[in-house]
Amino acid sequence: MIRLLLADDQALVRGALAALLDLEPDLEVVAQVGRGDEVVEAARASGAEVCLLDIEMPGMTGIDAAAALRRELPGVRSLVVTTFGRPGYVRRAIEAGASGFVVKDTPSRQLADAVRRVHAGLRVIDPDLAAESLIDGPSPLTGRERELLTYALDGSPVAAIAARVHLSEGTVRNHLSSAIGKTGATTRTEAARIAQDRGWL
Amino acid sequence: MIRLLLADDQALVRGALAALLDLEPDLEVVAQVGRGDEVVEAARASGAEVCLLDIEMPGMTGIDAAAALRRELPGVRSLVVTTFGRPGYVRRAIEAGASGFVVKDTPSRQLADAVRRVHAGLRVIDPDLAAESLIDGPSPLTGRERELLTYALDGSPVAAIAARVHLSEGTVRNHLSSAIGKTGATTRTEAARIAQDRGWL
DNA sequence: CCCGACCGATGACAGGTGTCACGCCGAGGT
DNA sequence: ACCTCGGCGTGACACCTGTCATCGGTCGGG
Repeated sequence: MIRLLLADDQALVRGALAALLDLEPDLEVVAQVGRGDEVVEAARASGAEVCLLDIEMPGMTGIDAAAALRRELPGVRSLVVTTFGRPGYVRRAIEAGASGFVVKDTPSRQLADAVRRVHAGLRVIDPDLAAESLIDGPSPLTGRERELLTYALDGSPVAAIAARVHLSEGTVRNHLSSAIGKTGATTRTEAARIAQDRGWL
Repeated sequence: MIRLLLADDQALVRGALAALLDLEPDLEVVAQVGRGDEVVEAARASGAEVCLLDIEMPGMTGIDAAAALRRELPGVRSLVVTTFGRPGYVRRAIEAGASGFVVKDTPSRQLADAVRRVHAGLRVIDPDLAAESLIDGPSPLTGRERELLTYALDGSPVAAIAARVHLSEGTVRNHLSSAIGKTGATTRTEAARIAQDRGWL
C-alpha cells in the first residue's frame, strides 16, 4: 500500500484526484493540503511516502515544497503535477529533488503508474518536456533582471517598478533592456511573458 | 441515474472528476471531451442529461458550448465549472443558458449535489460570485475596444495591433485610450488585465 | 428628421520607453 | 595584482504611447 499526500489549491481538483487514486487497490490517499507551506508538516503527520505537488499554490510553490521535503523528510519522494509544462519548471523541479514531473493533460490512467514508479525509486518525466528543458538551457537572467521581470509581468510602468524596488528609473530601464536582449523580445512585457513561459521566473 | 458529460481540456482533471462523480450511486459519466466544439455532438450521441463545462477549452469556450447546447439540445442542462470566478463569466454563463456556475476551489463533496440540483431544474450559483457580478454590472466596452484589449493582453505594441486588425495606429490608440478610461487603468496592459479579471473579454 | 453611439481617421503634444555610452563599486577567479 | 561580471547610476537620443480636439460616416430609435 503506497501512502499518498495531495497538494493542490483547487479543492475540487484535489478531491477528484483523491477519488481517482483511491480507486487503485495499492494506493491510499492519507493527506490533502491546499497550501505549499503545509506540505512538510502534513507529510510528517500522515507518514506519506509519495507527495503529489501542484506548482501554483499559495504560501509556497510546489517546487519549493519539494525542496523542503528533500531537506526535512529525505525518505519521502515527490511528484510534481502541474498545468504548465514550462521547460524551466522541469529543470527546477528536478534540481529541487522531485522524482517526477507530470503535466495535467496526460491521460488519467497514467497517473497511478507514475506514482508507482516514483515510489519504486524511478524518475518519471515527460520525454518531450525533458528534451525542451535541455535545448534552451538554464536561465541566462541575472538576479535583478529576474526580479524586475516579475514586476513587469503585468505591464507596470518603469516608474512603478523603480519605486517598488527602490532603484533609479534609469537602472530599471537598463536591467530590463538587458533582459529584453536575452529573451529576444522587443518590449519588457513581451520579455516577461517569454521568461515566464520558459520557467525563468 | 443522472447521465453526465464532462468537458475539460486537461485530461487528468477530466479523468479525476469522472472518478469522483462515478463514486456517487445515482450519477453516471457517459461521455468525456477535451474540446468545446465537441460538446454538442457528444451530448447528443451519449444522451447526457447534464453537462459539466470548463470555460477555457480549445475550439470553443464552455460558455459558447452552453449556448450551443441551449439551441441544439434544449432538454440538456449545463453546469459551468471553472478555475476563475470572474464576475463577467457568471453573467455570461447564465445568459448563455447555463443552469449553474461553480468554481474549482469549492469542496469536492458539493459537486455531486450541484449536479443533482441542476438536474432537478434548479439554479446553482456561488452566492459571493452572484453578488459580485451584480455590483460591477455588464461590460461597458464597445466591440472594438474589447477586441483590441484582447490583442493588448500580452503587451503587444500599438503598431502590431494596428497591423493585425488593419486599422490606423491613431485609431487603435483612441480605442485603447477609451478602454483605459472605462477600466480606470493608466496603461493598455493594465486595462487589458482588469477587463480580463472582470470577464469582459 | 435629428440625435446619439459606434467606428475610423488625423494631427499635435507631453510624457513614457528602449538603447547606448560611460562611469563607479565590490566579489570572485586566475 | 589583474580581469571579469553583476549591480547601480547618469545623460542623451529616437521612438512609442496616451490624451485631446476635431472631423466624417453609418445606423437605429425617439
